[in-house]
Amino acid sequence: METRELRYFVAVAEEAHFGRAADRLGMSQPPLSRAIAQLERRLGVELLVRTPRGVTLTVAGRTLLSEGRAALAAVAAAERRTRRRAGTPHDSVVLTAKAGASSELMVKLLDAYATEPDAAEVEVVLSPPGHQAPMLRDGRADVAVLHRPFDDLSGFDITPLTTESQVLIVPAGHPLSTRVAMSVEEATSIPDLPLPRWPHLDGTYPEGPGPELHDLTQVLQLVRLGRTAVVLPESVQANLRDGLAVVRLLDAPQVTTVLAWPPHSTSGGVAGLVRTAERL
Amino acid sequence: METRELRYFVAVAEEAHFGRAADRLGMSQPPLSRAIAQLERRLGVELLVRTPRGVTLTVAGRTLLSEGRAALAAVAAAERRTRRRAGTPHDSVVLTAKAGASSELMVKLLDAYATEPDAAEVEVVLSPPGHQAPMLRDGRADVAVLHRPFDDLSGFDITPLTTESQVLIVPAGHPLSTRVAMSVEEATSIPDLPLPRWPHLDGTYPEGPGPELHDLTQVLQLVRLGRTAVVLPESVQANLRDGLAVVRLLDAPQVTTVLAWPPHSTSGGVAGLVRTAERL
DNA sequence: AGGCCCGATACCGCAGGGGTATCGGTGCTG
DNA sequence: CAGCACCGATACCCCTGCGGTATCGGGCCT
Repeated sequence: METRELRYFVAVAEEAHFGRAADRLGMSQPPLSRAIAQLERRLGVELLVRTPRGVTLTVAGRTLLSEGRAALAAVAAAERRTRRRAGTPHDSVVLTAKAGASSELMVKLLDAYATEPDAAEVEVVLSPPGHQAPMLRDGRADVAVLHRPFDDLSGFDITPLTTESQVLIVPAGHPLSTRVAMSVEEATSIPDLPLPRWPHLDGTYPEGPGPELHDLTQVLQLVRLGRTAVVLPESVQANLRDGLAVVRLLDAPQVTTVLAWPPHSTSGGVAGLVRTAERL
Repeated sequence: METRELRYFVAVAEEAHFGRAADRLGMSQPPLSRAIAQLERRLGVELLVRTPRGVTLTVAGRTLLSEGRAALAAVAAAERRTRRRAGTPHDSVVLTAKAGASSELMVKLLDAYATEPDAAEVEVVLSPPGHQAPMLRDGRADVAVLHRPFDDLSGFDITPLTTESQVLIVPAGHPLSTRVAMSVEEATSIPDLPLPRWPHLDGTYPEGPGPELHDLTQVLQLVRLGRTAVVLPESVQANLRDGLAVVRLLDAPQVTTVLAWPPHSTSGGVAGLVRTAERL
C-alpha cells in the first residue's frame, strides 16, 4: 500500500464524498474513484458503500481509516524528524507543553537537564491545550509534557513527573464556597454554575449550557464573576487570587503530569531529558 | 514520501550496499540509486555517504532508518488489520503469547473473558520468544502477552497482569545449590556453568561461552546435566522436576507480565479483553 | 417526467519508474 | 605499477499507470 493511496482513502472516508475529497486533494474526481477502486481490488476488501448521496464506511473501512491515519502520521513524523535532524548538526530537542502549564515543574526539569554533561539544546514550544500529543505523533516535537487522563497517551513512552488531585473552584461568596469537600457528581450539577465548555482540537465546542472558554485566566475571571465553576488540578491554587474559593473533590480522578516521547526515539537529547526527569 | 521510497531506503540502509539492496528488492541497481537520490533531493537532506566500498548512514539517515521502519510497520499493520477485519464479519481478536509461557495465567484470562456478554472470538497464536511485539506492530496480532523488561513495549498500550522475581536454576548437586540467595553478578560468573545464549529475532546467536538454546525444557535438561545454569522468572518453579535447585536472586529486575495492544485499536474485542485483564 | 447530484467509465497524454549498457573512481593484487 | 574487480552514477529507452476532460448511468426530489 502506498501512502498516496492511504491519503486518498482517508480523504474520501473523512469527507464521505468523492467530489469533496478530490477537491481537498487538489485533483479531479475520476482518478480518485479509480484509485480507491484499485485499492479495494488490491486489498481484496470492500472499504466503502457507494450510495447515491455519497459513501459510507464498511467495518473494514473504519479499521483502515483509524489505522491509516496512524500510519500516515508515522510517515509524516519520519519525514519531519529526518529534516530536523539534518538541519541541526548538534543534538537538539523540541519539547512541547501546554501554554500556561505548571511552569515551575518545567523550569526544574530544564534546569536539571541543562547541568548534565553534553546536554542537548532544548527548544520549548508552547501550544494550545490538546495539541501536544498530535505534535509528538507527527514529528513536530520530540518530547511533550502531557496530562493523564486528559491527553491520549496511546503509542507513547512515558515517565511520570507528578500526580495531583483535582479541586473545584467557585466564586468566593457562593453558598458552596464554605464546603470543604464534595463529590464530582455534585460539582457538575450546580444549578446556577454550569461548568465551562472547552474547545475540541478543531476549535469547535461541545454542546451544553456552560460558557465557551479556552484560557485559564479567562475562566478564573468568569468564576469570580459568579458565572461558572470549574474543576482543575490542585496546582492552580498557586495562581489564585481573591474572590475564589477552593473545594476538594473526593472522587475526581488523579491528574498525572507525564513526560512523553515517541517510541523509536534515536535522539540522545530525549534520552537525557528522560533520565533527568526520572531522577526528579 | 511514498512507502516505496521508504522501503527502498530501508533496504539500502540495512544492506549498506546498493547492489545487494536492489537484489533484495527484486530490481536492478540503477533505478534504486536514482530513487534514493531523488528522495534525498526532495527531502533536501543527505542520507547516505557513498564510499567506494558501499554506503554509510549520515545522522539524518539513521533517524530515517528507525523512523521509517516504524512507519512501514504501521502501514503494514493497517493493511493486515483491514484484511483481517474484512475476513471475519463477527468481532474476533488474535492474541499472541510466547510458546510455553505461563499458561495458567492465560487460561484464567481467557476463561474470565469468555464469560463476558458478547465476548469476541479469541484466536491464540503461540510464537517463539521475542516475536510477539513485532507481530503486534505489523498487524498480525491484536493483543499480546509480553514480558517487561525483555520485550520492547514502546508504542504499545499496556496493562500489567503479574509481577514476579527471578531465580537462578542450577544442577541439584552443584556447590551453589545449597545457597539461599545470591547477586546477579555472582550468578552470571559461575566458572563452570556459563549461562546459555538465546537466539536473536533473526535466529542468530550472540557470542559467548554458553550453549545455544531456544527451548525451556531443553535448557532445564542441560542444567540437570550440569552443563549450564539459567536465570528465569520464579514461576518456572511450577514446571521443575528433580535434579534442579533454585537460588533466589537478590538484585535481579522484577519481571512484569503485561497485556499489550497497539494504540488506535478499534476492536471491541481488544477493549473487552483489556477490561477483563484489569479486573483480574 | 425532468433535472439534479454523485460515482463510474472511456479515452488520452505524459510523467516517471524500471530495464540494459556503460562510465568513472577507488583500492586490492599479481 | 598496471590491471582488474567492485560499486555507485549516468545515459538512454520503453511502457506502465496516474491524472486530466468528457460522458454515462442511476437514484432522488420536485
